[in-house]
Amino acid sequence: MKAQVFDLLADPTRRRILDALRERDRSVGELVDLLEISQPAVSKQLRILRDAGLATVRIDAQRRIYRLTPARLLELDQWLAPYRAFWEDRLNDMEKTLNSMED
Amino acid sequence: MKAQVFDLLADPTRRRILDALRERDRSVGELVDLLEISQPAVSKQLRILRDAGLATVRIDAQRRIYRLTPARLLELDQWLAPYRAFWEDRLNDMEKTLNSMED
DNA sequence: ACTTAATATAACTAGTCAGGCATATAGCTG
DNA sequence: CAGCTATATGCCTGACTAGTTATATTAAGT
Repeated sequence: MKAQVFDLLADPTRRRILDALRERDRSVGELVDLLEISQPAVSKQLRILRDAGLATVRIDAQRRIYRLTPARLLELDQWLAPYRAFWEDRLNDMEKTLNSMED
Repeated sequence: MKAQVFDLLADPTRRRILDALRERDRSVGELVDLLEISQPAVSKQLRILRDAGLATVRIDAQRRIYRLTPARLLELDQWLAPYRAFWEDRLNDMEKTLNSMED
């Protein structure tokens, strides 16, 4: 049901959808025009994003308007944090090495 | 050859390997003990990480010691940046709404 | 109610991929 | 070099998944 955020982002189509929704809310039809795949394929990915909590729908006549809900992307940010620390340490080490070489 | 960073992170085994390498450099054997899968399976994932530029090997007798090279994780960080902007806007909007409700 | 528009679901299929086992390769030790 | 240790590669299989077509559903307009 609630997939890992990593799995969600692994698919390029889903990433394109997220990118599009970041700009503004979009109907399914708009997304179909944008991506070049069938309408059912788009609806399927939208369902996955919805189930995962990355998007919400609102109804506008026959249209369904999708909106990005980025909360779960915080998980990515959190996962990344210790790696960020890691690579900053690496840079500091290199700096130190350079400085000691100057002596 | 050089896979998308998203695809690399989609696999839980690879994430566990990265986590382990973040702590310290590790031989293949250590990783095999840690994860509970066969040695060939571990070697396979290590090859993928190596090819993707997320790890490097150095030789120590028969052992191969793997080290994390986190540079490519910056790609994630960069991908995430506009979404970060997006969700911060969202939070600001909510704040404004709350403030106006106080009036 | 009947028709058209917009979207969702179902069933199927082709491609991908992680893991298992067997085997090859590389490096040490006696 | 024989035998042992550590790792890599090849081949196979089962599981998963994104897309396709066909069909169902939902909502509007006439």
